[in-house]
Parts: sequence; C-alpha cells; structure tokens
Amino acid sequence: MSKKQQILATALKLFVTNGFHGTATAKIAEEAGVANGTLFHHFKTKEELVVALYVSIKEELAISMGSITHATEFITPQFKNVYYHTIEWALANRDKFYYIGLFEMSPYRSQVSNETMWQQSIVLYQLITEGIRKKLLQPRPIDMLLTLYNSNIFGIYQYLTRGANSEKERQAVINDGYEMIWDMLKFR
Amino acid sequence: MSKKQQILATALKLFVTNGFHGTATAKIAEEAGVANGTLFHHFKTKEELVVALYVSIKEELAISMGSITHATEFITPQFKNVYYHTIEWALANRDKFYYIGLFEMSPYRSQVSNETMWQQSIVLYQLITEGIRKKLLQPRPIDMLLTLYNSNIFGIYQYLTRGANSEKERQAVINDGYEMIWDMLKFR
Amino acid sequence: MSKKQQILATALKLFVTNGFHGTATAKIAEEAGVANGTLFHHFKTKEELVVALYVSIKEELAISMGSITHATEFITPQFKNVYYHTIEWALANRDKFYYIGLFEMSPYRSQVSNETMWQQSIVLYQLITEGIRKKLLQPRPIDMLLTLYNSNIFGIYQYLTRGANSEKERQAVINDGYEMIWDMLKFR
Amino acid sequence: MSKKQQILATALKLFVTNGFHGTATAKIAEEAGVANGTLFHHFKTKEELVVALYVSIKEELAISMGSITHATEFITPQFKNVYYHTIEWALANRDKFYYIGLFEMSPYRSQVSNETMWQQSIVLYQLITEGIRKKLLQPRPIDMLLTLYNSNIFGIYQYLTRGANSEKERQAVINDGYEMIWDMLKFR
DNA sequence: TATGAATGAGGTTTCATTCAT
DNA sequence: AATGAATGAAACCTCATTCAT
Repeated sequence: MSKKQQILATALKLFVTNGFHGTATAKIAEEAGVANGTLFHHFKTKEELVVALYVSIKEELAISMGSITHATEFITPQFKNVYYHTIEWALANRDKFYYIGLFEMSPYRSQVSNETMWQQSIVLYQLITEGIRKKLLQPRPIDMLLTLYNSNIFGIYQYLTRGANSEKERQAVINDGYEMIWDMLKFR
Repeated sequence: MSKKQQILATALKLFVTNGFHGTATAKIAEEAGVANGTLFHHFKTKEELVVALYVSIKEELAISMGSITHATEFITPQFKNVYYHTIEWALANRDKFYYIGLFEMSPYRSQVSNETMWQQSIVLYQLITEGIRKKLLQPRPIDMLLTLYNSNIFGIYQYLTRGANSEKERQAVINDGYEMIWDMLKFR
Repeated sequence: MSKKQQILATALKLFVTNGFHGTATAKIAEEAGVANGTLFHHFKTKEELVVALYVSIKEELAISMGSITHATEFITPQFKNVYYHTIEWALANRDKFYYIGLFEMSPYRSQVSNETMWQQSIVLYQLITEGIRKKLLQPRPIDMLLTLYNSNIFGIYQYLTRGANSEKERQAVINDGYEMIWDMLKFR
Repeated sequence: MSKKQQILATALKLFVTNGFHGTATAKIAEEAGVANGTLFHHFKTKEELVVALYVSIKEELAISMGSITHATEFITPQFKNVYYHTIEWALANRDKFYYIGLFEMSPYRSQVSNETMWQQSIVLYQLITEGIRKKLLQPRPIDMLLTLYNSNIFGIYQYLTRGANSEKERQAVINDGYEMIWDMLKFR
C-alpha cells in the first residue's frame, strides 16, 4: 500500500471515529506512519483530503455496484439483487458507508459535483427507469424514487448497526427491509 | 428577544451553514451582536450551547407534535395527520429540522439521553403500536418502523429542499411521499 | 505602555534586526512579554502588524515634522531647518527610520496608500512649491524633487550609520550633506 | 537556456515580485519548469541561489559598465556617459536593478564581499577620484560621493518607474536628473 | 544531470475559555 | 447580566532540504 493510500485509510478510520473536526491532520499522519509533511505533499489541504477520500469511496462503491449488472430483461430480481448487494457492501464496509453519510451531511458536500454524488446509482437509475416504463414500479419522479430509496437504505443500515444482532436476525431485518422498500415502490 | 435567544438563533444559522467546527464561538457572538464573554456567560462551554440548542429545538418540535393529538381511536387519518404536520413543520423550520439531523450525525449525539432524542415521537410511537395491534400496520419491530419512517421523512425533506418547487409541486411531492410511506407500512 | 504598544515596539526592534521573515510572531510575543494569542488579538495577521507599525511610525514622523512649521516667509532657513530636523530625527530614531526603508522596499509596500506614504512630507511639499514659485528652487516636477530629496536623505543616513563617526565628524557629514542637497536644488 | 539559467531567471522574477520570503524554492522550480530537486542540484541552498543571482547580476552590470571605459582624460563627458549608461541599463533591466537594491537591503547582504558589491563602481570610483584631484568635483570623502551618487541614481530610477511616462518625458527626467546630480557634485 | 516523494522543524493563525471590570 | 482583552494549547500548513531512483 502506497503512503498515499495509507493516509486515506487512516483518515477514514479517524474521521469516522472522531469526526472531521476531532481529527487533527497530525494524528492522521502519525497513525499512518508518515511524516506530517507527507500528508500535505499528497493533499494540499485537509479539505482536499476529506473530499478525495469521499470521491475514492464513491468510486469504489460505483465499481462494486457496476459489477452486478449482467444485463437482463426482468427487472424485479435484478432490483432485489441491487438492494442486497448495496446492503451487503454497506455492512462489509461500515466505515466507508458511514463516511458517505457523514460527508454528505457536512459543509464539504458542496465541494463535490452532483455527478460524483450519484455515480454509484447509475445501475439503479436505469433499473428504476425501466421499471417505471414497464409499469412494474410506480410512476413518480425518478429523483424522488432514488432519494427515498437511498434514505431507506440508510435507515435500514442504521437500524442494523445500532442493535448488535445475530446473523439470523440480521438476515431477517434485511429481508424485511427489502419487502418494505418493494411495497413502497411497486406498481399496484 | 433576549441576548440568550439571540445567541441561540445565530448559532442555529451558523451551525447549519458552516457546521459545528466551521463556526467559532466568537463568530456567533459577533453576529448575535453580543460580546464574546456574554456567550460564555449563558453557556458554560460551546458543547453546552450545541446541546442546549438541540434540546430546545426538540422541545419545540415535541410541543408542536403534541398539539395535534386530540386522543385517538382511528389511527389512519391520525397517522396521516402526523405525517403532514411533521413535513410542514420541517418546511417551515428548515434550519431547525436540518440541525436535528446534523446533531444526530455528530459526536455530540452521545451527550443527550434517548428520551430527549425520541421525545417528539411519542405520539407516533403510540400510533404505530396501536396500528400494529389493530392489524392496520405490518407486524414488524416498532423501532424498525420508526427508524424507517424517520429516514423517509428526511428523504422527502431533502428532495423538497433540493429542487426549488412551486407550491403546487410541493403539495404533490408531499402527497406522493405520504402514499409511499403508507404503502410501505400498511398491513396487507 | 499598553500591551499593544509593547508588541509594536518589540516588533520594530526584531524586524529591523532580523527582517520580516526572520522574525516569528511567536518571538515578538515572547519578547514583548505577552501571550501568542494576544498579538493576534490586536493584529489579525502578521501583515497587519507590519503595516500598522509602518503607519504608526509615519504618523509619528509626520507629527514631528509638523512641529517645526512656525509659518514663515523666507523659505531658505526653513528648508535648512527641515533638513536638519529630518536627519536628527533619523539619527535619534534609527530603528524607525531604517524600518521605513525596509518596509518601502518590501512587497508590503503595496498595502499602503500613497497618502500614508507621503504624509510626513506635507511641510516639505509646501516649502518646495513655494520655493519654486519664488524662483529660489529649480523649476522641476515637484514629485521628482521630493523623490530625489528623500533618496539623498537616505543616502546621507546610510553613510552616517555605516562609519561609526565621532560627534564632530557626524556634524561635518550632516553639513556637507546639506550643502550637496542645496546645490542640487537651488535656483541658479 | 539551460535549466540553471531558467532557474535564475525565474528566481529573479519571483524575488522581485514577492520578496525573498514570499518566494518558495518549490515555486521557483515549478515556474521554471524543472523539478524541485533540480534547483538544489544546482544551488546547494536557497541562500546560495540568492547570492549567486546577485553576483551574476553584478557581474553583468560591471561588464556593461566596463564596456564604456575607453581610457579617459577629460572626466566630464565621461562622467555624463557613465550616468546615462547606468540609467539606461537600469531601465532596460528593471528587475535586475531592483534586485540589487532588494539584496543590499536584506540580511543576505553580509554574505557578499565589499569587492563584489562595489565592482561595477570601479570606473566611477576612478573617475570621481580623478575629478576631485583635478578640482572638477567637490573635495569630499569619496565614499560619501559614491553613496550619494548611488542613492540619486536609485531615486531617479524610482521616479521613472513609478509614473508611466512617454519616451520623451523619460528623456527629460533623465536629463534633469543628470543636471541635478552634476549640480550636487561639481566644483564651484 | 534530473527527478519528485518524503521529511519534520517551525511558522502563522484559530479558538474555546477565563477573568477583571 | 455583560463586556472584551488576554490566554496558550493546538490546529493547519509551509518550506528548505534530502535521497533513492
């Protein structure tokens, strides 16, 4: 792992634990095992680091989401697939998923283009569009559906990580969550 | 408006705009038109200010929510009522509503009791419990329903405040939002 | 002496000795016997301190120059008077006089209005104008005369402070200097 | 232009614009289009660069000055010649001329021998000495005359570069300047 | 000769907080 | 209750310099 990546990894851990303000750049450098100046060699400012970290996580998520699109006809199982994949990614990458929320609630949010912000949703965007066209989903503004889908994912994630559940409970919650989202979106 | 209230009002505006870290106590005092020391005369620490602001907003919201509970029998219209009331409050008090989310995402979160955090939800809690018992809502863990309900409200709020809509569009979104939440929760 | 004045006095001493760059704000605070933050309480930035110091010195010099104008008719002795007063002020306030040169050679120069820069020259400006009108001085652009007058004063000052002369030698140099300047300017 | 020369040229431009402190070595390297390390490959330290630049400019000036000394008998036209040549060089090489002043006001000054500092003045030194001997110039300490001559040249330079004059005005100022200097120095 | 990542000491500035008035 | 000068720890960032390639 390059020093730059070490810095990003350490920053993620510390930002998630202590918040942006609670994390001094010196602390990041120290825990990453690099000199203070090295951090600023790679990222001109703390803000640049914060944003770069966000962008890199979004890219990673987008790639992960992209990896499940084996083009299809029926959207329903595909949609379910996307849902499960997202939740699983969130659970397997809790810090990263939490960081996304942290960042998007912060004033840094405005530093990033909408494109970056929505890039992992392309798959979903296409599915939902197709779903509406086929009258499998309700005919509502696509952005609204996406926004609500995302808040729900975040809600389920929160509920999952608050209570420390067994694997079985976890699966139950995930399944329940899917049904609720599906009930919310499906055409009737 | 007393100096203390001026401080709270200014703090709200600045915290929402620039985040907790981005807002120096000196800036709050200055914009509130009081001396630096005055702020600390009313709030022993910055943290105390942050928390007091949260608590006061929550109380205000709780009172507002409480004002619509004329004891209930039928839950459905009541539930709808609560939803509309919440969204309207959020739109009429954007900064305050956003501040709630900001605070709850922040490390300050742990400074506040669960009771305070959920106090405005009592009505909702009772309604949902009753709704499940009466088989009007789906039988799922009450906390899960509450969490998802809240994320959805926040999602709708976000969608509403992002696009600058006309009053008519706004009403449409609010109505759509209700239907979606209701579809998600209702017994079938 | 107020803390603010202590800071200014210490800054003068250190800037003259070590240059702007060679003087850390922390060093100024320390030698002035105040806390680091106190310096920044009074001067928002180091640059503001540098400029404020310049302005205060210029004001002091302007006041000192103003104090010798007992309005007169004959300009020649008056002019001589101004010359001697300036040189004496420079020798009695070496740090301050040197600081003026330091500042005006530095990039900070552009932070200050022309008015501030020339304020101590009002007396001189009037005298020279009058001198030209009366055909006692050569008819050249007033700004040019002022500029050359000033560079000469600075040259004489440099020559005086380079060699460590006796009081007698010093007087001789000062007298010589006057004659040279007078020869340069006088109508013929 | 070799990389070394590119570095010197860029350093000159930046030092003159932003001062020594305001100019980071990294900035110089960047603007010169070379790598950071390359600068230090050619100049062991920043100070070495600053001094080397000064020395090279002084050499250039000395050579330029030397080019007009075809052994002399009459000093007056020769003297005038030297004056015009200096002013013209200063105007044709503003950054370089300004840099000389900058350097000599700075703490780096002490890094350089008197010989280097006065090398371009040899011609002048000889002329003035001769002029005094022949009773064409006033009998004053040679160093004093040199110092005042130099401050005057600098004064004229400043006056010329401040106002943006036409070529005709510029010539007038240069001529006036010569007369003033000559009036100041000539035996009477 | 040329590069540019890496360094870490040290600089400027911020800021929550205190306290005498 | 209200003030604002004073504090000093700690934050962010700069920068001359080194060194392996």
